[in-house]
Amino acid sequence: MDEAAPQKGTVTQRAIEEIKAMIAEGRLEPGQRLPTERDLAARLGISRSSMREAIRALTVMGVLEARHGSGIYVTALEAGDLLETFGVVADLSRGPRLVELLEVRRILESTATALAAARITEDQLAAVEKHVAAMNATDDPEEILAHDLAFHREIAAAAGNETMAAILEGLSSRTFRARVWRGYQEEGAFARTRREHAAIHRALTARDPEAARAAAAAHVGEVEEWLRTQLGP
Amino acid sequence: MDEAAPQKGTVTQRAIEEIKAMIAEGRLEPGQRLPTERDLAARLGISRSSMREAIRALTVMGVLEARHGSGIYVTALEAGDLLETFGVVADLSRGPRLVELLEVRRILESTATALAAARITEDQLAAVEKHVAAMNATDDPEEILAHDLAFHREIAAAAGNETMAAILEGLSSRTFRARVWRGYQEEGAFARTRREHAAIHRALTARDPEAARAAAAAHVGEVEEWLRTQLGP
DNA sequence: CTCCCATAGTGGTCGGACCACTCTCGTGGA
DNA sequence: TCCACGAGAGTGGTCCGACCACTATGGGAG
Repeated sequence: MDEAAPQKGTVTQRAIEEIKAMIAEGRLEPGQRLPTERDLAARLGISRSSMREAIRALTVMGVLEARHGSGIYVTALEAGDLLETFGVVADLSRGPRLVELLEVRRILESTATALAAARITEDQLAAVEKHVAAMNATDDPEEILAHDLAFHREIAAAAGNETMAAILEGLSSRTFRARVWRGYQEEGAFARTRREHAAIHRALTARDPEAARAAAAAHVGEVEEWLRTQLGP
Repeated sequence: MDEAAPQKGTVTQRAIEEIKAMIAEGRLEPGQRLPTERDLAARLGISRSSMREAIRALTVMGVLEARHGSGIYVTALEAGDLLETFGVVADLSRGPRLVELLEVRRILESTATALAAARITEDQLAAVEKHVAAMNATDDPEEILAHDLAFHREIAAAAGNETMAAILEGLSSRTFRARVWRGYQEEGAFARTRREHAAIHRALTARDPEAARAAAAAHVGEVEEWLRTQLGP
């Protein structure tokens, strides 16, 4: 009588569920160190290879973190850890799904910006302002892209919802945005982006949530609309 | 002169990036079959074990699918495949992050319901209606939960954005909702839920997006508010 | 022509070996 | 007494080779 669960799915799958359950039930706390791979494998009666695959799976999910020579640890289980893989969705999506992704981003980003308008601190506002200025001061696409990302990241953080910020981070992953911009920038997009960022910044400064929502929605919607036409006939 | 990339990170990590790149660049199409594990390992000059870990990682990301005895295939790369892991976030989140998660859900769900009001077909409306009726006809918590999930799933599908539907699916994962409901149901939540579902259904029938948005936001906000009080002092 | 099953090929699992890295603890010197 | 440092034990990372479980295919029996 080893276990009540004889076999369902692969042994690796079982191991994954097992560890996930340990965390969900609180038997493993965030930051805590797990037993060694060898121990865990022996404990579940599986080989170390299979256990390693399970650990790898949980690692990419952002649940575990393996430190070479030290041990395996549970991550802080914060939104950022768990939603890191979200970026691959954006990186591997194409065609109509890109538009869907932007639609989701538009919904979240506009709400986040509205929340930010109500909650943003002076320091955060200054940081936003800095990125606006930096973006206006250069013509290097690389640098513009970087400040564009930072601009939105700062606002998402000011909204006060880490989970939403992490999702938006994934939806704005570097390679994703770079891909979209490649063709978009040819139509005076830089100037337009600067104008729209300025509008968002004004709304934030005025602490006007509705204006901020509208400005952000328009900003993302602009790209979304352009992308939609690119897919048409 | 094997490769230009000598070593960065673990070999497994390299393999993951390699395969991801193959897909991103279109060298691997959705549904296509990959070379065997042994081939891939030899091709990248790594062991089969490491290659298996890489494949496992991409499998949990929803990018690859391994069929025992047959081969490894690229998934359809649809939103559902890629966002399956999203559910673990909901399952492993606790405390304040649960509220954040519900806030995100409220934002997306209300918008999805509004979109559904404008786009829903007669057949879809009938399906929604069926779940409302079924939910009113039973008092078994299990069954109620199932129809509750199906109700929202149907609406999300009617909104016409698969990506959003997949995210909402993750945010409403069974274990997640079960956990929240456990304490919530004691306060006449069933009756309230039925009332709110009825309101949403009415708005859908009337094809009234704004009413639908408000009803859905209130519905999710109700639970959100309750959860918030549970964490208070 | 159809059906079935032997078989080759695939992913899944195992055990062991060795390497690369980290951390600790005891030793030696200052 | 205290500190620096180095050897060692312990950990994850990688590799190998073998075998098992399952699938698909094609050729032979009916």
